[in-house]
Amino acid sequence: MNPSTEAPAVPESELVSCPETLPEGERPMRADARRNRERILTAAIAEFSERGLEAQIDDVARRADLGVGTIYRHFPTKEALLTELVRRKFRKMVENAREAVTDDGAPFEVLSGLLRRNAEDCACDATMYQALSGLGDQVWTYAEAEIGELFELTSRLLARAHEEGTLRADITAADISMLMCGVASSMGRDVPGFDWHRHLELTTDMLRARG
Amino acid sequence: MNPSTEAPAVPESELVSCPETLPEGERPMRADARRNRERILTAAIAEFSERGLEAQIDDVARRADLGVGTIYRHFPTKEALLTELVRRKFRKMVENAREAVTDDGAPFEVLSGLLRRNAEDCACDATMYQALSGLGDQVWTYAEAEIGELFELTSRLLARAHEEGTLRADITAADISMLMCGVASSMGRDVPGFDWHRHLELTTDMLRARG
Amino acid sequence: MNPSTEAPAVPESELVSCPETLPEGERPMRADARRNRERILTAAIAEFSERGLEAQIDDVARRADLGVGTIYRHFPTKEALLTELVRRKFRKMVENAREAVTDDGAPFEVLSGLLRRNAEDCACDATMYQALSGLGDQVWTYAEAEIGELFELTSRLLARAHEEGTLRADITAADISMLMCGVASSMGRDVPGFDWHRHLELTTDMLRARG
Amino acid sequence: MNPSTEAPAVPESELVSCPETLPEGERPMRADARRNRERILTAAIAEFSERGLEAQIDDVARRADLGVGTIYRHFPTKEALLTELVRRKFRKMVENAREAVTDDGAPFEVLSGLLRRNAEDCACDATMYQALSGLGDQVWTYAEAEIGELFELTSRLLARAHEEGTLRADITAADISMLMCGVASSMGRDVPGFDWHRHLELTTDMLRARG
DNA sequence: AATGAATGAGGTTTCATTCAT
DNA sequence: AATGAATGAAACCTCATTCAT
Repeated sequence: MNPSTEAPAVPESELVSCPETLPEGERPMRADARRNRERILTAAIAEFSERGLEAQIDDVARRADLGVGTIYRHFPTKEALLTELVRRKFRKMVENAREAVTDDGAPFEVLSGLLRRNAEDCACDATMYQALSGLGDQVWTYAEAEIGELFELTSRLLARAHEEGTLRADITAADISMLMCGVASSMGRDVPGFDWHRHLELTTDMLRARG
Repeated sequence: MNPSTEAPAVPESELVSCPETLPEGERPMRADARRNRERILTAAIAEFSERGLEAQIDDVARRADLGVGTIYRHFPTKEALLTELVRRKFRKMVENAREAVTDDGAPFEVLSGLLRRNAEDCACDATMYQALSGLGDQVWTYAEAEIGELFELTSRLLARAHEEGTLRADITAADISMLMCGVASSMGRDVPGFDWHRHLELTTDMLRARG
Repeated sequence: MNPSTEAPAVPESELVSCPETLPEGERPMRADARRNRERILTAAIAEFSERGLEAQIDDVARRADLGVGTIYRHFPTKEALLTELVRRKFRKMVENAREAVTDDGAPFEVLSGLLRRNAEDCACDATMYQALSGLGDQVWTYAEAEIGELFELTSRLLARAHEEGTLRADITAADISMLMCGVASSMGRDVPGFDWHRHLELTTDMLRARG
Repeated sequence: MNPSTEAPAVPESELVSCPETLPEGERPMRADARRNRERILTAAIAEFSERGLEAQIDDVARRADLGVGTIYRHFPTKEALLTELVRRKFRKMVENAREAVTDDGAPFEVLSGLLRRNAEDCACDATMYQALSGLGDQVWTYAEAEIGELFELTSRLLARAHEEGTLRADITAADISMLMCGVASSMGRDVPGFDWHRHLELTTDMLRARG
């Protein structure tokens, strides 16, 4: 029952950096329930990272040191749990983007800095991410709101960089999301020659205006 | 990171027992058996494209208008079937690469032509490909031989283009496979703004030596 | 066949611990506790009527606008709650019977009047009754005391009607309970042609001495 | 695996007397599949008789000495299995009714004979019947076809008896089904004084024209 | 060789009941 | 006393694989 005896397999930093999530604007939620919710998500990330989509709810429960029923009280469905993981990830990226927008450094550098930070936040649980990408498009639609905001914030950064003239003229926010999805596909794979840092570097280069 | 240190989790024997369909048709196979094998693979592509990894062997069988038993006669395992699908894809790409190597046109154009052709061959059953990518790295392990050859052929094309001076100097074959994997991640997803033709175009541009 | 040989499968203690709500209100019970108890029973009737035996304690609680814990404070078990519902029903019928016994109208009319009144009291929550009948014989065991009294009171009415000569000579109190149970089986079912008023009418007719 | 080692808890006679059931006019069904289907139904009757609606599919499977999967291959759902049990019962009663219609004995006697025979066929697995009656009306709708035919055949017998003048003038087929449902409610209950033979006798009397 | 019925371990989910707040 | 979050045994059902026909 003591969380300190059940060491999380995922770096503490990840959890702390993740924005707090109220399920749906409801009432404040009891302190223990909130803590349990957190433990479930942590355990889920670890479990899906290790076992992929096959990971079982029972194992998530065991890892979180909670009964299965508790998981189901927080997430009515395995899919709902996965969904929340995806949303969280995007929520984190949105947060990064919000900060970037307030940064008044050189536009292209701000943009590429954001891309790197977001990539890093994906990379830290890349295996889980790979697993989730096997799910199909519905999952993404759940995070629509977050994705929409990310898109919007990115657009603003692109506009500044375009003005500055340092960004390839034809690049759109849609391009960015597609390209970054490509970068993510290099993460967490144990394939020789795959290295997302390199992938991101090439991609960033591709974005820079020539000449 | 070295593939030789990453032992395949599946016994060698299993791979060997899976009858080879080498393009040249090495061992003779009864005509109807060959036809059944083909029907299974076709049905599997369709089924996995529609339902993802969740697709069931029973459904593949129904679609192929064969009994489950027949599928198991050809492929000892669901995974063996999936494996063969991946291998086939790579085999096709190797074929394309072999042709490209014999092409003595302008090296960069030959290379980019190959990338486009291979991308097109992935796009035609991209949904299945997406599904398979949920599997993890084993998939790559099974197609090691094909991947190795593709790598080698690509290297030759890269060498020519480097010599010619039209290819970005630092690009390696590993980069190519990583980048193309990124392009593939844009395929078959119903996400607004995702368009692999565009992704490939940007990538090809990036490969070109500047100035 | 003798109820005394058919030991109740539930420990005596459990029954005893279930606080008695005797019509006259023997032990004092805090006003709010009494009100809660009432709300639980009302909610339970509604819920079991709508969902049958599948109805969940959580739903009863929600409907009563109380926490589950409160339900369990009043009834140690789901079965104890069901039991109380049955008992209440019989208690009401006993009450009716007591009144009938003090009625010195024409014996057969008094009897048939009682049967009608009791039937009506069953009909008002017939769906729940149908659900409970899926439980098996235990239900009857729990209400033994009430059933016994009802039996005894009915016997008295029968004796008077027999004396009067208006009741079929061979009818016993056991017959009456069996027949009325039959009438109840026509209630609350959405089956074309099922109408308990008609069923009761035919039965009452049959009870009348011929010629 | 040998059926003779797994003695059915339900009298052999019941099975033999039950009309053969093809699932849905499909192809003839393999011999072993047909035998298994029979074993499932037998086991289900026994199990539901003993445990009521709570009976578990796993136990039915164990009793039938088959895997759970086999049950689900034959009946996609627990409810589907229950449904088939109800249907079978009605099918048997329809059969009885068909015979009765060809009987040119005294109409009232033929009718009451049929009622008795049908009651007997219900009584032989009354406990299961009681359990099923807790299900709610949907179950009955599945047997609509059978119930409709039974209704129609009964109507014919009623018409003859009415003509003869031995049947209470106002009795309809709907009355009969309602009354017989009442008789069935006396079966398989271990309640003192409950005796369906007696219930049926009184009911039959009730049907007879007076004077 | 082909078929598809049978298998059963194992998956997700439910819900009566307990217990910390 | 009341609440409702937590529990976890147990239910139903799935589906890769085997095997009798």
